[in-house]
Amino acid sequence: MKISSWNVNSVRARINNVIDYIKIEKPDILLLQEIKTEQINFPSDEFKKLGYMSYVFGQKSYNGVAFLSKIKIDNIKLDFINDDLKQSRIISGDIKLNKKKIKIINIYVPNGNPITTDKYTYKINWLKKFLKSIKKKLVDEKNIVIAGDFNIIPEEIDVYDHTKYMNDALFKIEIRKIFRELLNYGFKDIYRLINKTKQEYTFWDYMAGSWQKNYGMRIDHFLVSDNLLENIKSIVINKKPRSKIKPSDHTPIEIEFI
DNA sequence: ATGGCTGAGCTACTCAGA
Repeated sequence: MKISSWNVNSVRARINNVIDYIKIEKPDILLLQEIKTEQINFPSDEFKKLGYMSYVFGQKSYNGVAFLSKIKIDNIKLDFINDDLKQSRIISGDIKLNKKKIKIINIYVPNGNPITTDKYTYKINWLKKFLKSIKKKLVDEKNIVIAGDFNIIPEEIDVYDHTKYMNDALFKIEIRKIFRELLNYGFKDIYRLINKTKQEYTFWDYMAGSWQKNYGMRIDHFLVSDNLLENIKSIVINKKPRSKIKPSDHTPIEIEFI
């Protein structure tokens, strides 16, 4: 089973790119972030034509997450945390892989910049609430996949020039510590588990030729609970969609389960 | 090089993104 995660930076502006991607890569499930639209304007019909069901947690203009899936996703939840600002940032659901029931949690973590504003405290509080909910879930669910746009650069290797990001909400030590704490609950950052020293990115700014210069960062992740490690076949950052016309600033990350 | 690029929205500019 192939599961992809992609921050598309508006599903409607990106519709042709997303359709092309689905036709080529044929993921069983595609996790989308930053769809930037309400459910009523989500292009579900277009995806239905390709054989995908849409599960949408939308919001006008900003944020928004969704699953596109060839298989049925059960127990869809939009209230994984109680978000003070009522932003649409988490959608979760359950799938079956062989005989295992797996909970998939699709997240779009707040950016948090600039760090002197309430945007940063919102990010910190959001992450703390998220960790609390995950801890609670782990009491009776052992098979969990958390994927999406974390807006966290885990380590120095994960950004083109870490010295520029010391006081950035994506790389501040306080934020990275929360990421490590989440891993300590019993998850692995699968890309880094499999690629110990490889330097690849999932995001490149639109500005100042960042893509051409490979000034990127790895902020989109698949965290998989230790119980499921035996089921992982491969993980790939697929850079092709970032090179297309009218691209998202993020590129998909793809995991394959046995 | 605190510039520059992209999308959404009560179309002209502001906000948000990372």
